[in-house]
Amino acid sequence: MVRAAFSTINKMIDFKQHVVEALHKVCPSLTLEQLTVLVEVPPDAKMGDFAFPCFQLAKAEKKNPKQLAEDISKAISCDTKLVERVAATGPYVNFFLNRTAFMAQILKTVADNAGQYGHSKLGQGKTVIVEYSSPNIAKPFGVGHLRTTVIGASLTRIYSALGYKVVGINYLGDWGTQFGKLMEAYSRWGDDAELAKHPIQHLYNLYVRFHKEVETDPTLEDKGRAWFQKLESGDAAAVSQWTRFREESIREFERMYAELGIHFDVYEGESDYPKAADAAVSDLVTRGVAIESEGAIVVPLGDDMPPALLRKQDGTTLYLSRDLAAIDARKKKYHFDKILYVVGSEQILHFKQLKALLEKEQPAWAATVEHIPFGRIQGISTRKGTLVFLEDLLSETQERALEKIREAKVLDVNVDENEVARKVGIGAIVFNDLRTRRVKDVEFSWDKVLSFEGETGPYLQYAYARIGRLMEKVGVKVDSKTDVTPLNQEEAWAITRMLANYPNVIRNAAESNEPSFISTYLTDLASAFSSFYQNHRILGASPEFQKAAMLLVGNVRSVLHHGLTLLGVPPIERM
RNA sequence: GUGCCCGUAGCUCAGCCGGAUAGAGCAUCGGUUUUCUAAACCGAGGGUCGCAGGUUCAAGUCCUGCCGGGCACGCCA
Repeated sequence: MVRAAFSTINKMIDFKQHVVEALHKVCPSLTLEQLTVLVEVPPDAKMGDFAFPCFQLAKAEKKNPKQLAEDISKAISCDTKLVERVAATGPYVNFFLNRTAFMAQILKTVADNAGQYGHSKLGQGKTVIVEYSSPNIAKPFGVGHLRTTVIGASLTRIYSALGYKVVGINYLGDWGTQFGKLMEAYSRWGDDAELAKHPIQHLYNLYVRFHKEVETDPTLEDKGRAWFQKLESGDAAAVSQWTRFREESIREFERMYAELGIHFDVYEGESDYPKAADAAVSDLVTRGVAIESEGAIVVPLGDDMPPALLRKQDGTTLYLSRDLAAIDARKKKYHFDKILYVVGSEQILHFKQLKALLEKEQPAWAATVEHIPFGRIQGISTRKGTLVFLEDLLSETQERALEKIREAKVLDVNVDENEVARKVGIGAIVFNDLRTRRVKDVEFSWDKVLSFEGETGPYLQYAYARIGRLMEKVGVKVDSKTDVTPLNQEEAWAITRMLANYPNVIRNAAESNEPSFISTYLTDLASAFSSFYQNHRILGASPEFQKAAMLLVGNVRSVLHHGLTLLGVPPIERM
């Protein structure tokens, strides 16, 4: 598929297409497809809106690229209603669009799409499963879990915007040896009253203590494993304790998700699959795919990767075997076209093995499985007890936001300052996790999350709120048929180019599973707006300019709203 | 040891399919408010794009090697 520099929404005149066709007439040796790939957007709007680099053609025709660019620019003929002028700059042929025409079209399109601009039917009829968040029960919700939660939630919204049917699954880590360990710890140092009062905190303390004590008493490990074996074989006491741990934990998680505005379509848990996993492993054994090795059951996966361990010596299942069973059940239930696992990069091998197993058994599915890894948060650790809790993050950022609100004194009495502070805090935290490309490790820094200036969530929220107030004060309704000729400022042109590109940004974000593409884009857009706003006063200007400006900034506002929503940063009307 | 990922300004990062002078934010310094919210805007300084080769008309971007950091490598998830 050819990637257009400017979007090609239905019924829109495609300016790039016109440039390509005009070039084709002058350079018939290149096909339309080749030209579409070659034509690019110059780094600076001053150089033009499209450019054709002449290097390749010059080489093929054994000509000087500069001369060739010169010749082409003289020979070419464009419709001046679309392309105002063509000029050679060195080895490039630069095209300058008829700004008024382009602007009129883009601004109208955005306005007429009423908050749906950027949506598409790309994924129509397709189902994508996004497995994300998936916290371990009995562990507090820390900044580490926040990343998968925030990235995954954003991906579900991005895919929905592109017309996919999305199923967001929270696959709880509610099974495994860790629970045996927790039970062992509870039997030694647990306190019933304490568990009732502060369940998460108590379980967390037990977890930390277990890992500390195991260093001096390694037999604890085996005792933990024994507990898990009892749990997996259905021992009543073990099951009832596990149930209690699980329920208390889920309650806490749900509070967090509500706070972040995140909703899951489905809650599953590893505990749903041990039986199915066991059956699947047995099946692989009878069919000779899996073999016994050192008392465990494994599947050799060739020289590229270590064998997949599917059943332990003590007969219990593993994460990998349960994942295998889970994907099977999901395929049958949802008939997905794609499944995304938003899980940290430390599990790359795990998912490589999962895919390799599927390739042996269900090669058609294997291609639909995609691990979406992300970098680690450095400087915090559950085991060492240096975890930063999401609760603390929220309260710190919100307190900071409240201070700022009181300093500025711009809110009137009808606006709830606590509500604004709450949204600013969430915006700061969420955006902080979606700012950079997923794969990068991030060093946790209080300074960074508590900063509301520059490339931050609150910066975007601020721009959004300001546009809203501006529009209220100007009091001119947005009309998509407004004459845009008064918008002859360089800043207005920069904004228009960005608005035109928004649908591509969403598509690219989905293609790469990178919400950060949207973060970067929104920061640029907000910055372009701020620049326009600061340099061109609207209130008190001519009615013609006011009308045109409302169309422009109204569009910025709706795209900001749309993009912020995709990220999970709450838009704020006044702040 | 083997495999995967990262390495761009003092710090945090952007840079799409290789293309025209490598861009932001923070921090530093200087400026902007009787007029649309200063959580903002404008300007200045600051870079051998980890190092060395290679491919190419053209390399931060592709390939190889090395260095530095992170992660993973059978009974955790």
